[in-house]
Amino acid sequence: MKVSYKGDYALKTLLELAFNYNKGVLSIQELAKKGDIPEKFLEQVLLILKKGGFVDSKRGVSGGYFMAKSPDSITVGDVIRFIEGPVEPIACAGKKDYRDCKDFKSCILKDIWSQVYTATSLVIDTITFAELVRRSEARKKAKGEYTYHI
Amino acid sequence: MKVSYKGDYALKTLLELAFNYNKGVLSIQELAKKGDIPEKFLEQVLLILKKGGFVDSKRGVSGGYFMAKSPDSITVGDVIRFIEGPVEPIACAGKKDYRDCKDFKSCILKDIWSQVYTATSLVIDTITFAELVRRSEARKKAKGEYTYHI
DNA sequence: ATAATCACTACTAAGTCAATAGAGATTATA
DNA sequence: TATAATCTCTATTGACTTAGTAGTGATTAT
Repeated sequence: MKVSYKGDYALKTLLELAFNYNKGVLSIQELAKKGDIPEKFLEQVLLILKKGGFVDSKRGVSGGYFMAKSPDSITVGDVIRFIEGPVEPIACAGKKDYRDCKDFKSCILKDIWSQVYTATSLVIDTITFAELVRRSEARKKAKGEYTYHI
Repeated sequence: MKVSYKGDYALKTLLELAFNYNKGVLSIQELAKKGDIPEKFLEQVLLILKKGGFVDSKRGVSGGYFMAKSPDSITVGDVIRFIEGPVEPIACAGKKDYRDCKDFKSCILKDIWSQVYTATSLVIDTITFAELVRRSEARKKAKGEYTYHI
C-alpha cells in the first residue's frame, strides 16, 4: 500500500469532520486551512469522498461539509481502499487460490505478499474514525499534562 | 509498499539464482525464459542487482549471472528496499520521533502507518532466499505427492 | 440582488513505469 | 586469431499517475 497526498488529505479531513460530528458543517476553506491543504485540490477530494458516501454537503451561504455516517462506522481501510484502490502490494496477493501461479517460485513469493496484505488489513480495517478521535484526545491530554508538569 | 514489475522480476530471478547457487551461472536468456520476463528489461534489472551486490556476473561465451552471496544472507526486504525504495506507506512513517507532526491528528494517522510499516518489515526482513528455496521445495514435494495419490 | 458556498470539467507540468533500441566490451573456443 | 555468445551501458518512448491550477456553473442565506 502506498498513501498519496490525496489519501492523506482525505483521512485528515475526515478526522477533522469526525471531531465536528453533529456540530454542523465545516467549509472547504476552513478544512483547507486546518489541514494545510490547497483549497481547490481539497475540493476535488471532498467530491470524491461524497461520491463514496463518507461525507455530505450543504450548499450556499454558510454551507459546508459534514460526515455522512457515524465516525464509528467508517474505518481507515474503507477510505484508503476507496481513494487509493487495492491495498495489496501486488495484484495477485489478494486472491485466495493459486490457479494463476505459473510455478512454485511465484507461489512462494505470492505467499509473502499475502502475509503483508493480511497484516496491513488487520491494522487499517479495525480502526474507525471514532477510535482516531479517542486516540487524538488521549494524546492531547497526555501532552497537556506533560507540558503542565514542566 | 508497492511491488512493481521490476521488483517482482528481481525477486523471481534471485530465487532462480538461489536454486542454482554453487552450480555455475545462468545467462540472461535462460533467466528471462524461466521467469517469462522481457530479456532486455531483465538485463537492466540484473545490472541494478549487481550494483546492489546481490549478484555477480561472468562475461563472454558461456558467461552469465550467479548469486554474489549465500542465499541465507539475503532477505526479501533487502532486495525490495534496494529496488523499490522505502517500504513505508507514507514518507514520515519510518521516523521514530514526532517533531515534524504539526498536530495531534497527523500524529495519530502517522501511528497507523508506522504500525503498517512495522508489520510489513516483520514479514519481508525475516525471510531469506534460503528460506524461499526451502519453502518452494516443500510445496513442490507436497504437490507431487498430491498428484501421485490421485 | 448578491455574496458565499459547493459542483463539475478541463488542463498541465513533472514524474514513474515498463519496456525497446542500439552500440560497445569481454571471453571461450574452433 | 576470428567469431559468436555473452554481459554493459545509455538513450528513448508511450502510457499512465500525481498534485495540483483554472474557470465556469449551481445553490442558498441574508
